[in-house]
Amino acid sequence: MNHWLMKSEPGECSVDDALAAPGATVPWVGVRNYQARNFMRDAMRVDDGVLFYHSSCAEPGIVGIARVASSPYPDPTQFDPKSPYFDAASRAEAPRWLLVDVQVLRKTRNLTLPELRSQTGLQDLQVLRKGNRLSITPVEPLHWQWIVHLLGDDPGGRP
DNA sequence: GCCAACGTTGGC
DNA sequence: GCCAACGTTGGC
Repeated sequence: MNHWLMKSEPGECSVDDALAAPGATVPWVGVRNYQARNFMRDAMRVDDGVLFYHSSCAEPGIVGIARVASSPYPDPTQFDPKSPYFDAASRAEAPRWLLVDVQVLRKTRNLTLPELRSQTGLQDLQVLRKGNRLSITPVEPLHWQWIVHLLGDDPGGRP
């Protein structure tokens, strides 16, 4: 099983928004970066672990544990002219952008960026690297364990 | 709002 | 294929 960190802007889809969705599951729409797309298209498997991360907000950090809940399929927003994610160059018979569904398993406290950076065991976590802008990054098993352990003692917002 | 870092575009 | 210009991301 692989593990991932996936960024979402809480103004777009917060962990609470995801929890409120049917089955606590949301389609990960709007990824328009090839490297991130390739992770979803080629490397993710159902039941892979996901760290739900809030970005571009007052307190960026990990706010939930989730799982990959579907195989890859075309991102419908690429075909919607009214969507900010519309891609006029993408054809229905050869969709450019694929996504997976993500199911939140539990909300956690906000494990903030400064706290993540303070951890000796997380020095090489990809999302902490300077200049990192990728919205989806792989998480090494040891990093995953470290983070889950950090979150383990802490009550989340909801089971 | 600033700005570093990175990705994409397009002329050549 | 190179690379300058431009656009975007995202923390601060």
